[in-house]
Amino acid sequence: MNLDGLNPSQQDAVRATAGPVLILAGAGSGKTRVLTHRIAWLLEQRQARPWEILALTFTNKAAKEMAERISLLVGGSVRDMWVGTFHSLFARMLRREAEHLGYGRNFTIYDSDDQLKVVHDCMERLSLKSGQLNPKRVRAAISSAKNAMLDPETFAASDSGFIHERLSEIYRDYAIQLRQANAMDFDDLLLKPIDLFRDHPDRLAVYQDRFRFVLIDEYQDTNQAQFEVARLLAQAHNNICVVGDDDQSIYGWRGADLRNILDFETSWPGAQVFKLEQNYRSTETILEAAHAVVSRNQGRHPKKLWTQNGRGEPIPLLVGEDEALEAALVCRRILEHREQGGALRDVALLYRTNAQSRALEEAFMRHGLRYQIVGGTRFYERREIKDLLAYLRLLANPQDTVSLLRVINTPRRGIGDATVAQARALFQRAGTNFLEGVQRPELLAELGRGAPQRLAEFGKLIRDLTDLMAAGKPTEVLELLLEQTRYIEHLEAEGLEGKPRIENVRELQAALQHYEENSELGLAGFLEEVALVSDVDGWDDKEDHVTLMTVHSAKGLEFPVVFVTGLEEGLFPLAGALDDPAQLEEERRLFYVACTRAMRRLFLCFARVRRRYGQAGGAMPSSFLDIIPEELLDRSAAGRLLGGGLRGGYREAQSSFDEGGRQAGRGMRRYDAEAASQWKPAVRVAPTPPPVRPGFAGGELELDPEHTPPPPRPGKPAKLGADRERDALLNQYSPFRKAEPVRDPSSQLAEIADPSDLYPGALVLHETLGKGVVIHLTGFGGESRVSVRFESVGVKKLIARMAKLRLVR
DNA sequence: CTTCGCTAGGTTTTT
DNA sequence: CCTAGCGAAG
Repeated sequence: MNLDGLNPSQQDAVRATAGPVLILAGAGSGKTRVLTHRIAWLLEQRQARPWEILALTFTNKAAKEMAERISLLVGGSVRDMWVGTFHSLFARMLRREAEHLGYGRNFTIYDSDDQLKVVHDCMERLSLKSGQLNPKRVRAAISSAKNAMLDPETFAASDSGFIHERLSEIYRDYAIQLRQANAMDFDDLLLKPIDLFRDHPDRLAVYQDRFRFVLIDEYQDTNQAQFEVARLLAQAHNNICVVGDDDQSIYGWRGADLRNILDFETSWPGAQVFKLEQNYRSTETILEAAHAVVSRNQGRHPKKLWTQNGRGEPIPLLVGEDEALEAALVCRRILEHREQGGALRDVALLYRTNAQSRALEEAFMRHGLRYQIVGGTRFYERREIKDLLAYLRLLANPQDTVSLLRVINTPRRGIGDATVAQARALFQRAGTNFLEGVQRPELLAELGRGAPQRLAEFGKLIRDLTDLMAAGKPTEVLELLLEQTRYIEHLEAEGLEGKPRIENVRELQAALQHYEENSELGLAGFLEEVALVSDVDGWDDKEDHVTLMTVHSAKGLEFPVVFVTGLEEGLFPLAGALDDPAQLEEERRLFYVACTRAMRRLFLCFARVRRRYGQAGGAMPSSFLDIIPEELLDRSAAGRLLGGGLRGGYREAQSSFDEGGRQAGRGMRRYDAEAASQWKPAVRVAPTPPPVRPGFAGGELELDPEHTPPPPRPGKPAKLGADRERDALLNQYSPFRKAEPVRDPSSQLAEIADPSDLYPGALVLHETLGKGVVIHLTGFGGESRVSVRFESVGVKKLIARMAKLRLVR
């Protein structure tokens, strides 16, 4: 094998195949390269055969990439190798070993939604009102207990007090419920293997024997359970190789334990340590900025990345008056990038919280920029998808109570809570489970009024589906299911909202069909895959669009151009972390991760006013920005600000801090004139027009009458000027102002659009008002309104049915 | 049992 | 601001 493409430390790390190995790999230092070469090397040197290798990652995407790259290196299949996520590989193992644990092979994997329902159920049973104990908190407590490898008994003994006792009760009941439902939650997928190995040393021996080489990616994110299971598996052959970067540990809140990587040498005596400090990704400027912040942390291996990539550009600071203007500034830079021949897929926007995507998204629509949001509500978490999956899960595992309760009255079939409760009690007395009970007419007869018939009908539905499942293909089952439940009609009845849901159902059908054609694992395999997909897995890097995602989701990815947005104190770093040193360290690492995603250009952005829960609140720039050496930043770009300077923003900032009770002393920065003077133009600035570039109709900020928005409603005359300016600023780069119009609408007229065909971002044509872009939709059916930003008259709110809008293709 | 209307809470991050 | 979840009424 040719290792010439690797630098000396990388080569060392590849060749050190025996014994425990820790590879400290900084961001962009070629970590995956080393890992894949190492595996290829093991194979080629005949030190390992494919099935003796276990390679664990955190995301499917990382696993897939690793498998592909190994396959390229060794020029063959990696089928026998276990390369995958902790969760999926252990799920696979647990299915094989299910009997030893008293589970059925067909166990269901409960996601956090399902967990919550079980918690709810438990709390009801124990008559603990959710008023005093919040189910989400309870779920979190159970999860962290599991992450710390505490079973219900150990957990109960670990502390005292009223709350803890209640939590222990719920945890105990929760565990029982899951077992009865033949279900495991995410945490169980890591914990149950430990139980298995502890109670069945012979099973442990089988896997120890098989996996002579254990490799773990992103080791800094492992929790105690993962540490333990890796220890058990690798202890026989002592060949464990972990790769990670303590500076990129950002999952502490989920139980990741930084000590795993910091103490590796103690846990695995004789470990060899390799440090990869040459960065191949970013410019010096970017690395230094990132380093400036993360190096403030106490708990880290001292190290500093270096690169031969050169200084690069300074980091522009973009300052928006509010989040919409922040977004507009970002869009402007992206349009510039595109004009210079750059692709949209080069660009990523990163933010701390998913909620921030909204303002960005609106700006992207306004500017006609294609984008993809990673994360947020996931496909498989949409209501309609969960409904249908619940049916399928119930078929795969008839004991799955959560799914049963979800589907029994979905769509409505007249089986309400009362009936369900009665039936449950009845079946319990009769010693039969729900699905069996429903098939026994003589039992049902005991229930009042129409209930027996409705329940029996439901029983028949499940029976028919089960029969078909035994005989036919999953897609056929889904089809029958849709038909019998009249599910599509049910969605149609929802009107406007139902449309995209129907599309989602079609997408689910397509996904299932695709799976069916490419896998032999059938419905069970599909359900498992679906349960374990993550946000990033759905990320599509082929299409040409800007990527929007949280910093967490961005870990492991890289982009030529990166915008880190929302750099405000209290948002990034998040308010809750300000008074906790450990959490603040994690925020710094998060910032480090964010910056080091950038290859060529990094932009740091913040807004002076940010609306949260619809309420405007002032914000101070993130303290991270103060730490970055001045010479790395380019402040000249900061403010093409809307006039008014300090007006509003900072004053509101001050008052909102005071009201929120987050005074100085708890770590929140307060307004002070000196700090503020760094960021504003001190006097009201006549908005500085950005340089006029070809391709734009010039004079961006002049409010020529043609582009003036409609006069605002009377009542707030004082704001008029500002609103017009603001509007102009927001729209100055909109596609309609380009010298070359996007398209000539007259030649591409569509039919008058059905209101339900409209969507935000759609280009439309109105008979008299001309071209516009749909901004927003509200309401249902005949009442639905549509906001359209017209080229000629600005934003108009129209009644969708009356507007006679045509879609411009 | 369903539907409507109100309120409270939510925005950290996810396999 | 928006939504989900709950209570009251039909």
